[in-house]
Amino acid sequence: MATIYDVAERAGVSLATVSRVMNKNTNVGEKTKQKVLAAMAELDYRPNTFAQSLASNSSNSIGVLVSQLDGPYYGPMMAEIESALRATNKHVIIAVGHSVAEQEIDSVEFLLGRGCDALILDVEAVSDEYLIELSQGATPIVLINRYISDISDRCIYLDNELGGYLATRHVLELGHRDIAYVSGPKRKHDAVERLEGHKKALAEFDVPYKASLCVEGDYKEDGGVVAMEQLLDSAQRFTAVVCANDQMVSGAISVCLERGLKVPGDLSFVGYDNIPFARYISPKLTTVNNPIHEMGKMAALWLLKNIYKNDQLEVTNVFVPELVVRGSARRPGNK
Amino acid sequence: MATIYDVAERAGVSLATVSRVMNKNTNVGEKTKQKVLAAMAELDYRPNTFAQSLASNSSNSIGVLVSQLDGPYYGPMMAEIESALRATNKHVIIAVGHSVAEQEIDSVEFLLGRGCDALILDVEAVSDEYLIELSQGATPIVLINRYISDISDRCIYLDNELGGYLATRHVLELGHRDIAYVSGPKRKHDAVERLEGHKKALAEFDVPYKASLCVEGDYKEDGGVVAMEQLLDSAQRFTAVVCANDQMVSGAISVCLERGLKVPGDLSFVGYDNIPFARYISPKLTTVNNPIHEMGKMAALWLLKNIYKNDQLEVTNVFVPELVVRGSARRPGNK
DNA sequence: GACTTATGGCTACCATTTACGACGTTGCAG
DNA sequence: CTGCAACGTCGTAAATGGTAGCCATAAGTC
Repeated sequence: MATIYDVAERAGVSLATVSRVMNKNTNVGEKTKQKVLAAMAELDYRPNTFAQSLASNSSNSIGVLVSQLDGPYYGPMMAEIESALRATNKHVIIAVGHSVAEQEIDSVEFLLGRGCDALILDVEAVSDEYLIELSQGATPIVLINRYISDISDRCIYLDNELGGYLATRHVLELGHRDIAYVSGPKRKHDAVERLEGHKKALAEFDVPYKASLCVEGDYKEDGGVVAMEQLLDSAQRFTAVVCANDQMVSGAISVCLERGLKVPGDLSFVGYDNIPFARYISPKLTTVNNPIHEMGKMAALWLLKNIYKNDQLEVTNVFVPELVVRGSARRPGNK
Repeated sequence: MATIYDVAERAGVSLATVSRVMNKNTNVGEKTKQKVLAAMAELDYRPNTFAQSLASNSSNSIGVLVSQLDGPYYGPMMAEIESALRATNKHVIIAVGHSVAEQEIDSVEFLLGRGCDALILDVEAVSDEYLIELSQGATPIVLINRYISDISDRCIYLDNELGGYLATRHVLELGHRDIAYVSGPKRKHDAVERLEGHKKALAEFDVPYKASLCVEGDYKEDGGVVAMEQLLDSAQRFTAVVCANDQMVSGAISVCLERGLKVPGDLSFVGYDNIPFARYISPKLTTVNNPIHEMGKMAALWLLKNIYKNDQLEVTNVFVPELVVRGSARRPGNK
């Protein structure tokens, strides 16, 4: 592999000049620049990234820590991050935290140890304090899906409470009054925020919140199954179910269909996230759109702007969810 | 940040000894070893990865190139790769090829330029020749989802033809004789292999293959929608539809339901891949299991074994698909 | 006393970046 | 017209933080 020395020799210049040609084009004469470029091409020279990183103390790599890689949620986000970053020749190192504090911290250390220039974090278990302290370290971080007021400018997040509100308001407006709610795990921030929105909507319509109609799921399909069985077996009256994400809705609906209940004839459903499958399951899901891929892209842009000093980039921190009305919810008693 | 020199000084030993402690534990006394370890802990010393990479010319990083990041398919694979590799302190750099030859090659170059120790590739557009040549380069590669006889030991793949065969045989055994097939894009290897299996099953049951009953989709939900509409509008008779993947099944079923057709009453469906959602959509999908996550894990193990010389690891190259019978296919005429 | 084991001390090497300084040219003021 | 400062252009050499190999030395073992 050709080194910068070879290029310098071939071009008849010093290695510093070659380096200058590669980096900032400042102060290098046009003629020599062409000579150097020609020499690089002839030798098929590629700078050694290791040496570059060592000397410049920057790796052009971004660590991305997500909670999980499978599931319909993080793929689109990762895809956006990758493409935005790659376009500027940065690369992405991934790690998974599994929503467990210890593993999240471990992953952060891992990424830091790898010399990432910055971190994009989607973490749930770790404390606000930890993140605040981390943000004061040498390596910049940006948070996806989480809002911490002390470092709000580094947070890219969705207004989850509004989303929860919109979902429940929709069924209220359709006329439902007995509404069950399948929450995400209460230890997750977005789960409690969505639930808050739900309560807010109920209050607005003067419908009392009943704890017995709210069951905690795990954000997975199985969680929806279990929650729905529990709800149905409790023999409580309800005509609509709002779920904190689409995966749980699909699990819940599958239980209903198995028991011969019609959806949305007997029971209306509203989901959350608008995952790709939401429009292909039957009935098509009425849900709240979660622009997770845009948030991923925005996180990448934030970095480009703040770390690599690429200005003229507009960054939005907070995203607003929107209701997507499809076929899984309708008026009560309308069979 | 503390350097190896600081550690040596603090521990009162030489730099060489520190290096010995970190790498191979050869010939270093227990007492001094403890001193060094203590000094490292006190100084919170972490070896500078850039310098390590430069000096050793190995980065402990693996490049993973997939076709896409969204969709239900690659997430589980990536998850397995990440966890297997991380357990041994390697890290994963991702890139996306989008099934376009130019982008795939570009991504390979990108990964190579990043100094990856090895590459895991899931590529579709690039030629066999390119991959064979690549495999002879300095950086080892392993292929997922593709079989090339010249480099078969570096291929981790599924017997797609068998899978296609199993899917179609299932509906044949149920009594169907008029069977439509929604293929994946013909430019993809697995798509043509699956179709081959389909034809083989037909032949075995003496059912002639009709090209008019076979339409090409794009492996996405929308492709299933379009294909199904085309099939239905063609006014041909068929009682079962075999789709080359689950995403297209879900699109196809949604069309049927919209048109008032009962599934599986009027039309039976069999899918392929057994994506997580397959069991939660209604009806639950009968499909062919594709152990993609195991294949990801196996690719990682292959690397550990072959690159990092971690022996005593068993590697399987070819995986066999299995039929998963659920509720989307039943006897014809059984309403 | 020969042999082994543990350790230190050097040095070469890896491929860059970057601070510093040298050199020649230019423009402007005296 | 000349002297000098400023500037653009380039080279030199010192970091950067490790790895790895060699040889010397010391201590312990049979």
